[in-house]
Amino acid sequence: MSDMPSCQFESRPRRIVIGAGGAQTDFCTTCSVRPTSVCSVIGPDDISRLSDAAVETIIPPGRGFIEEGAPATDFFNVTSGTVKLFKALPDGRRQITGFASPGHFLGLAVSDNYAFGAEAVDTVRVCRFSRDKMADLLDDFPKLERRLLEEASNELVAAQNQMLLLGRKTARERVASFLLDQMHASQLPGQESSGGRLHLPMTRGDIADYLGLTIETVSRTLSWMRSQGMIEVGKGYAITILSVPKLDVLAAGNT
Amino acid sequence: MSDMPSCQFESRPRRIVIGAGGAQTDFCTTCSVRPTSVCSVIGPDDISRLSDAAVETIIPPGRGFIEEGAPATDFFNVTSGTVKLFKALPDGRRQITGFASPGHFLGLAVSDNYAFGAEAVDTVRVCRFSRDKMADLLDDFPKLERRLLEEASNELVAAQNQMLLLGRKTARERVASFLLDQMHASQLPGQESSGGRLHLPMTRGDIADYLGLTIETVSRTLSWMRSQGMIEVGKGYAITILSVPKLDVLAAGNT
DNA sequence: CGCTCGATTGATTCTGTTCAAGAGGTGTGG
DNA sequence: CCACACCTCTTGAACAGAATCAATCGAGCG
Repeated sequence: MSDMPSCQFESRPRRIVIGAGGAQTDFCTTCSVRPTSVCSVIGPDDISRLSDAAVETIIPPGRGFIEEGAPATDFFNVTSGTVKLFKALPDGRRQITGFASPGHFLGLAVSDNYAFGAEAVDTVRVCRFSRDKMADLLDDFPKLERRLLEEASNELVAAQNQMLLLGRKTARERVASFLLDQMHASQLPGQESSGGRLHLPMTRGDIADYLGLTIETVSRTLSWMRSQGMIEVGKGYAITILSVPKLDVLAAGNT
Repeated sequence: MSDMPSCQFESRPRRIVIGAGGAQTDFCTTCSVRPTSVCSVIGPDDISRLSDAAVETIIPPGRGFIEEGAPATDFFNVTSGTVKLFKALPDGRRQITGFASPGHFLGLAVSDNYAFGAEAVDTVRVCRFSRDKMADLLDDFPKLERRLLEEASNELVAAQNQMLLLGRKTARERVASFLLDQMHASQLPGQESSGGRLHLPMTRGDIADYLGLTIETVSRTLSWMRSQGMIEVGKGYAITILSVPKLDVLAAGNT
């Protein structure tokens, strides 16, 4: 790992060639998240434009790479791992506003400064775009704008759901909603149907900060759900959902 | 008013002439919120396109005009009054996700169905655009897309702030944040500096549903703030902020 | 005048937090 | 290989903040 100061991360230009015999100059061509990300609107002919603008960056677990309030110099596209986005109060209280998984685009903001912080949950790989390069891409590819609007709208819907959760749901309802959301998210791309088995990359503390609860309440609630036969809590970060219907009833507010 | 069934509202085509001598065909030309709304990106030459697409609608206080889950047939631009946007749980618990004031655009969503409900707080006037007409405008005016993205980004920032409020702030901090937000909102356009005097159009119940509290807690907190010399609670919906610094300290989390 | 509705205030309850202790797992170094 | 520190998670007991239940008050209105 590099020995750069403070809040740093490894990065390498996007065009780097892997392997000896590879004549591969465009990472984007083989990018696994391209089909589901905003990048998909840029066609095969123009893909080099994308590769030129992007810098692949690897971020180790726990490392922050967007600081709330700092100048917004870059945009990011998550290609692997999970990122937590958060806002904090001066005294340290923290609210995680969302988890970004592969394919998610980070940095939507009009302001010159980031409105939120971002930190890697596990090992994360992102494509980094400078503000300038991003502006060029937006000028040259109108479809990109529409796609970003779509992305923003989706996040807005998610944010509204989260506001309902934080403002009006009980602890049990929150945890149930969270587990179901995670299950649905894990079933999105070409992922195998996991039979209710989840691998949550984040800690109890992260879940608590996401749900507006404390670590203890999350732990207690999970234990209660286990006692009700709704879930199975495995070692590490594994949770198995045994009864989706029971969780559904809970999440909808029928305590 | 038309005699349409169920959840309806008065509406009239945008081009209607007011007054006898008026040769005015483009409402949009004289629209007071055009400069600050998404419509501003459509230049004077094309303004008739806008007027043709828009239908002005007047909505009486308390009437809903967007039903959560209903087919998303229209987009709206608020021209006067205040709209509350909300989501609800099956048992009636409700979370107001935002208040839309003049200039705000409603309907950003990718889905075919509205993700939230909307209801007039006071008498509201909106410009209604059908989905089709809106799509045409988006195709013909690329700038509109960028402007909507900007709008969506702003709402996203507001949503993240609200998540922090709902997830991590105490009742006092929530109410303080709310009052300061309302004050800033009232100082935005060409509005006269009100000397801290606010006219909140919404009821205590609306404020409670917005802040994730109960009516009683909102009332008690306002009374407490009054006892601390922070605010003055007038009749009806008037509140005067006596000490912005005190509220700032509260809102930031230094209880 | 009596009705309803919204707001305020009080008394009590309860959900989730805080404080505290212990269990289980992991990595380090002797 | 084991002792130790460290971390996360779990569980228990006491506490606190907001919700709930309830009564009163005032304004608007038929």
